[in-house]
Amino acid sequence: MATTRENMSFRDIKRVVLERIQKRVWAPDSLLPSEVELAEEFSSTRTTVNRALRELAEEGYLERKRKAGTRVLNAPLRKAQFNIPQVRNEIIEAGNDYRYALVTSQMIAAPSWLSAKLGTAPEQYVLYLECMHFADNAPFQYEVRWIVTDSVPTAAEADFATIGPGEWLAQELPFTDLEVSFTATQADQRIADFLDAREGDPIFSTQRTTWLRTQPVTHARLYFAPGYKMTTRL
Amino acid sequence: MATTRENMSFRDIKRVVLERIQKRVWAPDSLLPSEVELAEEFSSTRTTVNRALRELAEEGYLERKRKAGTRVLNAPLRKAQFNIPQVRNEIIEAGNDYRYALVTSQMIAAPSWLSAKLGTAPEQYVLYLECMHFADNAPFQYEVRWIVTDSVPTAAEADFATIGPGEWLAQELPFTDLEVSFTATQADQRIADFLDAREGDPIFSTQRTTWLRTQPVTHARLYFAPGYKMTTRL
DNA sequence: TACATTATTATGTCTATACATAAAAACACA
DNA sequence: TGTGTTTTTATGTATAGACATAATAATGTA
Repeated sequence: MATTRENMSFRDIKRVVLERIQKRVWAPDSLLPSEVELAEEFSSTRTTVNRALRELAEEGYLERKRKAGTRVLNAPLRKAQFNIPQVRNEIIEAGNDYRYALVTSQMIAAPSWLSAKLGTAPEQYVLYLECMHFADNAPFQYEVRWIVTDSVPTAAEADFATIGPGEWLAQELPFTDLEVSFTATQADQRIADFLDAREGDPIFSTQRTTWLRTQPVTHARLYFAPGYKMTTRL
Repeated sequence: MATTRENMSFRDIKRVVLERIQKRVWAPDSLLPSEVELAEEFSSTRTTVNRALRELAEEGYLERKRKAGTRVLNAPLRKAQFNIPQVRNEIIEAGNDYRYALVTSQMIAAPSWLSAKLGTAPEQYVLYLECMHFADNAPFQYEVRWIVTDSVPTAAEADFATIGPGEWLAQELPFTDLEVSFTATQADQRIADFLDAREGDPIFSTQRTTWLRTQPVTHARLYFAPGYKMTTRL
């Protein structure tokens, strides 16, 4: 039976362990053998087994506690990973042509909800932008963005007619913290016009806020053309 | 300077390296020193440096290639992680009471779009369910689900009046593959009624399809009450 | 019996070393 | 000059052994 002739790589061990979990050889909530025991079974070392189990734990299959041991999670709290792509890349990878256009650019006093969200002084001036991203000349995304020029002084002179603010920011400065959220909203007249939709259409929207350490950098609202679908497989 | 007196843990090394990336000490697209060199600088070993760099690469900051070396990614293709929670947990963790109710349960011939999506024989019979999930007695999620009873024979006798199909499936059998997608849809009359919304309201919707190896298991469409927002921070 | 202390143990991490492997660079040859 | 082969090198992974640490179990004391 299952005696493992050759010594196995941590990948092999991961595979075997995952199989046993999925086939319920090790039932949910049950305890696995210790690393030492597994190392012996797989004629490997604890270091290698450790890596296998550690990764499986990171992937949400196992829970590990010192002394208590390694336990199979009952509700495999699986994590979906979404890349946070640049629109340009998202469009190009879908095999379409990318085109960008600036709609509006002006300095405004930050509305109070924005100051609150970013934690900036009320009424602080920020750069307000609206832009469009096209895929094969069809509207793909309508972007509304606020940039805290105090945190990004160079933004005042950047030429957002030729490069999208997302892209510009990414290459201009790094960010350390990011909040993303997704909602369904309703197209108002303006959004509908830009996205070639009808007023009232359901619109998939992403909001992103980024900080550089404690400094607020930017807040963006991205409205996708009707029919947009965000998908991931795992 | 920056000489590191004590020997550092892989966590310390990660922190320092990440700082240097974010402060552009190592610019985007540039090459990092080799593991051996870094190990020397941090008065550590290659094994430890390797783990630090490997994890940073997994987190999307670095790109590593044998012989070519370790490179700072220009567009830090950062990955947002969303947990895929059970509704029950999602509601309870928000501090609300959870209540579940079964709306419909019947065997039907799979519609053709479903057969195509799952890769099952056309017209194959599947279990069709509609259910409601409440948070503090307010509608939270309206669930429409199809279960391939051929793959999950025990589903035919399960009592979905007392337990939600998602929860039941999770404890009944594991899954190996999962596809999740998110869209904005429009509430039709039925959805509006269930979610206490108005017809035409924008509705955030999740679709999940799961397989056990190559066997299709279930497909679910989850409609969230208006105002739902999916958020993650990183 | 209740509570504080100590021992035990499984995981967490580091070290030093070795060999494997992919890919770039150097080289040889036609 | 172009092409196929060899060398070099940085990362990838495995091993054996050590100490650290958190959490449980066992023990001793009031």
